[in-house]
Amino acid sequence: MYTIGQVSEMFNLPISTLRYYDKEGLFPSMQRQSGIRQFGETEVEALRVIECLKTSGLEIKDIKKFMEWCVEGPATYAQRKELFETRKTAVEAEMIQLQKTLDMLRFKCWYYETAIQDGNEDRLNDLMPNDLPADIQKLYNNAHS
Amino acid sequence: MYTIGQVSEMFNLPISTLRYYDKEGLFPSMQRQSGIRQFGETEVEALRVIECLKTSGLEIKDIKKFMEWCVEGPATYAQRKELFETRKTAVEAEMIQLQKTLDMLRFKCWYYETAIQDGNEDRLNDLMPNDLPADIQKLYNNAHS
DNA sequence: GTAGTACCTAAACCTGACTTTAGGTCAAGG
DNA sequence: CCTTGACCTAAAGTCAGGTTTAGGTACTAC
Repeated sequence: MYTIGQVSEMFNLPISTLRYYDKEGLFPSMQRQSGIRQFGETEVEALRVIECLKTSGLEIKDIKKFMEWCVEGPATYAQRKELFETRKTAVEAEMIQLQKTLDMLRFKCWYYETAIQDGNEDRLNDLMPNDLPADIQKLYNNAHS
Repeated sequence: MYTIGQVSEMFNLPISTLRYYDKEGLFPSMQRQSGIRQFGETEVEALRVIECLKTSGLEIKDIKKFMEWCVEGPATYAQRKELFETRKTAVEAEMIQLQKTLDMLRFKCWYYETAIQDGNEDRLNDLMPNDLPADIQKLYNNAHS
């Protein structure tokens, strides 16, 4: 069993955030000892899942729903699996988006490196996409697809 | 030259958002024709960059700074390149984070699939990490690293 | 016995990124 | 002529996800 202060250190999260999560219902089965929160293995695992679902783009109120399903037992296994499948799809889509963004950023890095060397953008402005070096052209195409 | 309505359709962004971006200074050299905004090639390219920088996690006020640098000319090439380099690093870090998240999600999918088959989590609870199937163990380790 | 530390609550506040509202201009069509 | 549609502004409202504030409890150390 951990205190809120210990969990705050373990997860590098402000205490206020942990209390906020609790208030929002993210730890539906957390116990108290004369008013003081007791974080057990259940809550620590819950926090790992919270961080995962948050990173996946899920909102707090939907994370709360998931935590409630966990309390409801085996009847909700299918819904819980569905949720993770949906999140998986969302994250896969976001990674594709980020890959495009990354290629755009790499293209811009090359662009400004060239502009610095030239001292201006004149040559760059005259360049057609297929005048670009092969590797840079790939970044450009990927970023604009 | 495009009207705000045309750009809204092109980028699939609400007109209100485009006006908001303008108000925030994201199109520092946009022209007006008797009060009406005129989006030229500069503004369209600006919007592509805005979407890229926003996806990379940059705030509106910092995108504004970048747009101002663009107006200042060659003197700011180095700063602009620096900005894209920094964004590149940030996105690369985020992709690593998302890869971990994805492995956690895949692990949870496997977990609940197994729970559905078993009808309970008893067997899963007794499993030590290295009792897991090799591929699942990899997901688990990656997600918890 | 009182100062410090770790915990608690309710409620107000904050930030970023928009969106909505209320009111106005202007050109074209019936 | 008057209504419809596309544009305009300033200002207020919204929403998520916290954070801060103000005030209180309870144990420990000096």
